[in-house]
Order: sequence, then C-alpha cells, then structure tokens
Amino acid sequence: MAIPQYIRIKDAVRRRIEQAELRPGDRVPSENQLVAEFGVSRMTARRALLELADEGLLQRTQGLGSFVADLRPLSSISQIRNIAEEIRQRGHVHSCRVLVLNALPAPAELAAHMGLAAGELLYHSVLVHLENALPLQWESRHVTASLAPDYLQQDFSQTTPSAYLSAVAPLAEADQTVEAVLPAPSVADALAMPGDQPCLKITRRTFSHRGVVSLAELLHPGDRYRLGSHIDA
Amino acid sequence: MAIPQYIRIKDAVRRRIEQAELRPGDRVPSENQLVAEFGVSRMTARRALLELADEGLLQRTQGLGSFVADLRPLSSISQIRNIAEEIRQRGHVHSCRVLVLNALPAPAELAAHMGLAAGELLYHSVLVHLENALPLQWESRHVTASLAPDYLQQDFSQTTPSAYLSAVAPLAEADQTVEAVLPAPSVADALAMPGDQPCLKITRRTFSHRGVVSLAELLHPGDRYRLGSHIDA
DNA sequence: TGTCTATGGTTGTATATACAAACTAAAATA
DNA sequence: TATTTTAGTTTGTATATACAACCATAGACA
Repeated sequence: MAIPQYIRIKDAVRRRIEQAELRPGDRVPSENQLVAEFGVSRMTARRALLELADEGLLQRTQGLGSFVADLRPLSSISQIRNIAEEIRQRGHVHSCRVLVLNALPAPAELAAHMGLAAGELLYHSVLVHLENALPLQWESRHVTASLAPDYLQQDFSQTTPSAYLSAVAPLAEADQTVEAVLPAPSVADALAMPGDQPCLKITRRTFSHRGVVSLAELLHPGDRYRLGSHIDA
Repeated sequence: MAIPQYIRIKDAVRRRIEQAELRPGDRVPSENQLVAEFGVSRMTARRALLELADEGLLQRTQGLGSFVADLRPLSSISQIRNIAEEIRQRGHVHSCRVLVLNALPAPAELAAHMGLAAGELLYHSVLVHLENALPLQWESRHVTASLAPDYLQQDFSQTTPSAYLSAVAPLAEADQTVEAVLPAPSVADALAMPGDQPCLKITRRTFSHRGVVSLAELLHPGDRYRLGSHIDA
C-alpha cells in the first residue's frame, strides 16, 4: 500500500478546491458520497475531511455538511535568509568550507522531527560560511534524499545548499525556531569562537509540496550576528 | 452522553503531564493500556492520544510508543506577544516583580537609538516576569515620557507595561532584533540562572503614530524559551 | 394559513476487528 | 562471541457497524 487511501482522497478534494472547481462556501462531497466515489469505508473518507478541516481548508457543521473555507490570509513578515546573499548584500566576500557530506539512514528522533519514516535515506552536510574569512555560520543540514537526489554531487563552495534546494524542490513553506545555546566544542572550533560564549541557534524546516525537504541547524556566534524583523500593526 | 470518553482520556493524560507525574521524554500509556484502564475501544484511546499529539503535548513513534514532548514553549517571532498573555494561554500563572521604576533624561546614545533629542524625559522600568514562580523574562524598558505620562503611576504587578502602552499609545509598527548574549550578573541573578549560560535577547522598538513609544530589552534564559515562526512561500 | 411532526441526510461518537509497519529485546544460529 | 532470526509490543491504516445529535425540508394537521 504505497499511498494511503485517505491521502488520495485529501489530494483529490484539495485539487478541486485549488483549481476553483469548488469555491469558498461550496459544499464538498459528504462522507457517504466519498465512500461511494472512492470505494472506501466511511471512517477513511471521514479522516480525509477531518484532516482538511484541521488544515483550515474546510469548515464542517454537524447536520449540514462540509464547506470550503474562506481562503487563508497570507501574512509572512519574516523571510528565509540565504546567508551567502546576505553577506554579498553587505558588500563582503562569502566563502564556504565543507566539513561533512555523506548519506545515512534517518535515526528515529530525526525522522520524527522531519515527519519521515525512520531509516529513510538522508543526506547530511555540515558547512561553515565565512564573511571575509571570518566564520559567521555553522550549518548542519539533513536533506530528504528522494527529494534532492543529486545533493551529494553539488559543490557547496560555489552554491549554497539552500540555493540548490530551492531550485530542485521549490519552497512551499517553512518554520523555524530561534534560541540561545552554548556551542558544542567542535562547533565553537569551526566558528573560531570561545566555547563559553553564546550562539544564536536557528532550527529551520523547509517544505516543498511533496513534504519536508530539509532540516537545518544554523549556529551563529552571538557577538557577530543578529536577527532583525519589522512588524506592521 | 455528557462528556465524550476521548475527552476524559485526554484530560486524564494531560493532567498527569501538567502535574509532572509524567515528565518530558517519559512514555505515556500505550493505546492498549488506556483501553484496559478506561474500558474503551482502542480507536477511542487512540483518538485521545492523536489529539494530544496534534496539540504538541505528545510525540508518537510507530513501534515505540507515545512520549511527553519537550515542553519548552514556542513563541511567535512575527507578532508582538504580551508575555503575560502568552503564559496564561499555556494555562500557567503569570506574576511580576518590579525592580526599578523611575525617570531620567535621555542619555545621548539612548536618545539616538530612539530617535529623540538628548535630554528628553524618559521613564525607565525593570521587571521580571515569572511563569509559575519561575523567572522567564527580564524586561528593561525606556518609555518616551510625553507619550505615556502616567507610566510611573501604573501597578505593573497587575498590568504589563506592554498592555498599558498599547492602551495609551496604540501600536503602529515595531522592529526588533534577536541575539544571543551572556547575562550581566544582576540579570542572571534576577532570572535565577547561572551566569555562564546564554540568554536570548530581544531588543524591540515600538512606534505609535506619534513616534517612538518605547525601547525594550527582553532577556530570556536560553533553556526556557524559544522563538518560533512560520513562513508561507 | 400557520404550526407541528416525521423523515432523510449529515456529521459526531464509539466499538470490534484485521492486518501492516516499525521498533525492541530475547532467542537461535553461525 | 558476533550475527541473524524470531517473537512481542506499539503505532498506522482500513473496514463494517451502530447509534446519537443536528439540520433542513416536505408533509400532516389544526
């Protein structure tokens, strides 16, 4: 069973919405209609509709039916920063050292964090980005191999992973967390900083339409990097 | 059927987590154990666990079990959050200690940073916000006196500065930077954390239509706080 | 005409069952 | 001893069924 049935039903309904075949306010097929259409049990059809409702695409009312919700307002203030571009915009020289580049089966914890099956093939790269020869970012990235098959063949001293990935698996969405940590000794070493000084750590997951593309851990020396954002009320 | 069974099970599991009977990383009862304990079918017990996982309280892995997730809170980077509200939304108790509350003429550097004339009157407050009696944020704030004349009369153990300010000088926009720093000894002391552990530092300027309202420095213990954001492409 | 009552359709809750997939750990094997 | 196999547990997917709760409408009734 390659693709679960409920996923197939979700995709079918989502497509009808995205192609404007079903418009906001329209009623989508009821659970029983999907049962007839897809030849599944009601619980399976139900699951598809429930998950779509959970994603905000549908609005369900007991006794009435399921309806296409109003389109989500898009409000993205922050943006994904490409470290190389950022450095060049400052008029400085960006360079990059590749420390690790290999493949491995996904360990359980990582797989869970990325929403993958444990054991699925991952590529792993560890790089250090330098601004005018001074280390600015340590980047450890795990990439879903099936979504970026040529990852290991890239020359990351020329193209950044984020640039390559956005070419082969276009960015659909991303989430990230920011925290303050102490660097592991090897990281402090790679960043040419004392081990007792803080780092800004960004953990970023990027998604294409086909799933999680990569999970990156980005560490910056606390005294060389700041994140900025602007908010309009 | 007043209260659905799956809600009862969710509440029971949630209670054990909130009362620290189950701690982050611990395994929660399996679906079959809940079946035995509550006398329900597996699908019902399963639903309870799935919804808790959906809420971020649990982490489930096929073949392994369900585990209490890391409870470190996630705050949104892209919207101004009131720390008190944030804590209450987690169902925890917010309290606040006032360390400093006074007035001073703006020093040159600060005036420049706020876009004011040097010597203009500022109010200054230093507070510590606690979540369940554990310090979560050290807040040092300089306020343009002319835009919030009653600042010194506020009882900040009841209302947060940010809530008061947004009432008297509605927020038009804001900018902020995020960095990782080591806390000054007095700050580490106020936050009940070791002085050699990193802090997440947010420097935030808020603007009303009449100009810069306040400049705030917010410091969080690195191991108790994360900032999160989501980006749609 | 206006109100009340079925009636059918829809989602919500719940059970019982079956097999697949993934992980752990113990037992069997080389 | 080291490796492979096996068994057991746990979560994932899927079906079939039953009844409850809710809604709209058509039809019965006053």
